[in-house]
Amino acid sequence: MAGPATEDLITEVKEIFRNYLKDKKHRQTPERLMVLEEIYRADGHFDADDMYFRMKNVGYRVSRATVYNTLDLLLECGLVQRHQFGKNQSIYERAYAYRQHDHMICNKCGKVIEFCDPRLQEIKTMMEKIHGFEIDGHSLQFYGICKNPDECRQDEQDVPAEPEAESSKKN
Amino acid sequence: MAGPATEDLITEVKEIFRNYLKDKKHRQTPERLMVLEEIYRADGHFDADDMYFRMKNVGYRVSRATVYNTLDLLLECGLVQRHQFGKNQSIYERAYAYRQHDHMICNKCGKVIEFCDPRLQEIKTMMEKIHGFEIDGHSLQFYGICKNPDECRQDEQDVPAEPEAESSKKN
DNA sequence: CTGGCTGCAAAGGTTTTGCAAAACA
DNA sequence: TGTTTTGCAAAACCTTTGCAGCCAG
Repeated sequence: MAGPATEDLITEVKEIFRNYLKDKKHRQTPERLMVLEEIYRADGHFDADDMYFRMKNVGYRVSRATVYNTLDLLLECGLVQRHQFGKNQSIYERAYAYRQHDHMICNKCGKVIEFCDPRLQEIKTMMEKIHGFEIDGHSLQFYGICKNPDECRQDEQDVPAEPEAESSKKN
Repeated sequence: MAGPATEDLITEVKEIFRNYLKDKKHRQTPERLMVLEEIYRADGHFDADDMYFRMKNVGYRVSRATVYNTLDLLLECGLVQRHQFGKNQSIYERAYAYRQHDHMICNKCGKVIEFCDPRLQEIKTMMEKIHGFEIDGHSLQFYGICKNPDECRQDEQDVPAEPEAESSKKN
């Protein structure tokens, strides 16, 4: 992680988003800008429902529909990236002014480590050439067991240690 | 793709599955073996519902629950692999006697190309070392536009050309 | 026999959709 | 003012679960 964004960065991404909306003739609603702001203010990985409740906790009343709508727009303009970490659920994270990276996920505790390797870019370039494909994105995850000796390396204890902590979600 | 499996291969994977079931003290039911057979007989990528209807078309009455159950077992013993191609749905394919590969997916027509590059293994090994992670699997997809000039390269036609053909699914 | 497995249907969790009201341009 | 966007709730979609009956071991 890189920690929450600075006020400057937040101003910057909002500006980018506004330009994008104007360009695509989409409306510039407070809900859309608030979702973007909250993403960059908080940092880290989140799912759509996380964002829904985060907005509520910040005192902002939005619907899930708007959250999904906005996330789609942010994906389209490249301010947000979408991942799937093995579950049938989309995970998002901010993408602007943040180094390109991939993810390594612990199957026991759910911890996510970010990494980057230039060789992936080489693979991508070669595959584009070989197959005449025009690649505009990728998704790479490694799955395994992290080095946490207490929870994850207790060799075949039967306790599966449910990944991820619960947040205070309610409808 | 490699085409459907030979009878010999089907016999072989069934034997592997039987041994696995015996070893894990799971029962060797006709449903489980039929699902495995159908996977190797047909080849290609499929989702759980595809398999449910394929079984029905072959005249075999199974439930979705059994399909999911069996796919989990086949994943555990390595005869099947699971992927997610950008949608919130699991896609499966056979994994035995089939080269290790990753996928390149066309965002327009949904076509899936398989590829393999040894550099990925190098990345994996390095990340294991650097982060003390014990990696036991990965997932790599490239997304983009394939070279199909009719459907996919008609530069910004508005027709999004719904990926994937529909099969005759009903309950 | 007997506990694991099955089919069926209902429940669960995530995402999408329909619609009237609100609000951007 | 005209449409897009919104909130809400219902629907859709994929997957899991509960349960009575079945069957492999």
